[in-house]
Amino acid sequence: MSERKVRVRFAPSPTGPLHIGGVRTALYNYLFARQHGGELIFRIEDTDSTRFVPGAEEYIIEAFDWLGIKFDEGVSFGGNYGPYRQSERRDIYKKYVQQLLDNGKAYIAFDTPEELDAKRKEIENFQYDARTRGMMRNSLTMSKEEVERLVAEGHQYVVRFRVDPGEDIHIDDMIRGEVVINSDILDDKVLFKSADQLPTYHLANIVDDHLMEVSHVIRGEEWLPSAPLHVLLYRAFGWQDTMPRFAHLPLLLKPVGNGKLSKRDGDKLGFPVFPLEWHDPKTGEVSSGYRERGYLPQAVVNFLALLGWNPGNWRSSESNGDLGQTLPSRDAGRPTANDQEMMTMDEMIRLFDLSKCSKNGAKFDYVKAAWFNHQYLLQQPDEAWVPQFDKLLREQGIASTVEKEAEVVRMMKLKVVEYTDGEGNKKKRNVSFVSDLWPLTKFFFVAPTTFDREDKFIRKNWGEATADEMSRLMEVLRGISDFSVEGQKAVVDAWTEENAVRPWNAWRICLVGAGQGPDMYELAAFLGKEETLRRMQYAIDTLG
RNA sequence: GGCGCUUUCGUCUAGCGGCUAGGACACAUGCCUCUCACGCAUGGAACACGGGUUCGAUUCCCGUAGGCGCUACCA
Repeated sequence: MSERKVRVRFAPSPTGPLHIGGVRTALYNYLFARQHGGELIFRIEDTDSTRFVPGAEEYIIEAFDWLGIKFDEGVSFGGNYGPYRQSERRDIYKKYVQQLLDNGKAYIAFDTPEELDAKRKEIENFQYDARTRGMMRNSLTMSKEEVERLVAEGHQYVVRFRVDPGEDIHIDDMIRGEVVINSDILDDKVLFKSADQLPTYHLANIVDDHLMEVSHVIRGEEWLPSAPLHVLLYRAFGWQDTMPRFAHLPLLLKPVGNGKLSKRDGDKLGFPVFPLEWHDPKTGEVSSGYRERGYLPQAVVNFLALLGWNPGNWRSSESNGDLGQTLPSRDAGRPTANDQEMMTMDEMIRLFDLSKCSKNGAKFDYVKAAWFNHQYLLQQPDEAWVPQFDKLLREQGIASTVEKEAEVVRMMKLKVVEYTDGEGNKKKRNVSFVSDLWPLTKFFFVAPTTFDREDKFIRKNWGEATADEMSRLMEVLRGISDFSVEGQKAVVDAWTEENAVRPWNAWRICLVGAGQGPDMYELAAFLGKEETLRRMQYAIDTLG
């Protein structure tokens, strides 16, 4: 059985944008497939016609393209097991439903939604199962003739799976180990819906996974309770020998408070929960995406991979680009400090291990997501920041050159920016997005016009004699012909030493208007002699 | 309510019977320094609780409590 070719699938419903938890599930499937030289299938599970959202499918494909998660076959990727859209597989499902009907594993039920609602009100904890199906209107309680007549007359009906009670069903989960659930608690699930003449998830899922020769089902924990039903379904079809192995992933939880991660958390705390920006076609509502927020796809993938999985102690060896050995867990007794978190996709593929996935839900730590982006951003050459930075400047009505902008990036990318966290507190963090740069770099392009005399830095560094000292510095600067960093340094350093003055902070006030910014020589060189002197004169005139 | 899964620093986690319980994010302090920083160093911070099993439990088992999920003609 373990000889089987690895084939896994990611099978979303096109009911809206792809949730970030779904992205992680897909990522794990991808890593698993790649590691085993297997295939990853992209299947669209659109068996709920009422929830279909136009554009969702295209959105999902675009999102994975951006993230660098590649599918081997499926909707829009081709393959020999199609069609890969469940709505195009109606006839296939019908055939298999009939098979279950014929061998007595399923039955027809005429109970309408209204009748079922009434029953639920009438009987507390009503469940359609072996105990109650005898009192319902179905092919088990009615005569063959009556059933045939109702069907012939066009009465709507569903097909239900007949679950035999009193059996322990064992699931060998690759993450959780053995899980046992008794069939008593299972209900006779609807396999085929009357409303849209489509199968439910459970039936379509099993049929497709079997037909597509799926070897491993890696999915979210919300499916664990229905896993025994799926096992029963495989048996009912006689497919137990090729039944895929299951792995149920823990869920992504809210950063604060209780519950699973939802769209609202992102809105509230100011982080995206979708890979790409999404425009809801019905409500017109816009949900922010990681891409538009300024995240690098590698950072998103790296961060997500580690939410629920950890390779333990390992280290990538820089020298040859190969992975270092994962240390044997014997070493764990004396823990080593080489558990690296920055990983390339190839490294993740090498290291990924379902048995090392955690079993409990992970709170979504968006602050750490920003840290990962900071790390990956710093790995980029300065020029790679420019297109976004340039766009940012244009939005502020500033036109600059690529060279100048790269220069500013070089000087400012290691700074820290202020932001407001979800609780409204002012915090500081590393430059984690290109957009963080604007508030830090405004003075490169716009001269200060006002000075806050109450500002601590200005109060401390602008005194009685400062204007005079700045005037003298202006004289010194005027005499410099080479206004580069080196050129200034040679002259000004000598002057400060001779006169025992430390003019930098006041000078900074002139050029920046506050106690921030890069090295003063660098700033002055960037602005040029003329602008530097102009700003100094303005500050002297204004501050006195 | 029923059923299932789960429980190590604030957060993500390492640990798979014997450790000063390790790392990362976040936080605090110090060094560096022309500012804010980066960087570096240091620090505070955890085995939910109660029973077992064992010479010995964070680790294995059983309870309790908390968290999460499922309980649709949705996936």
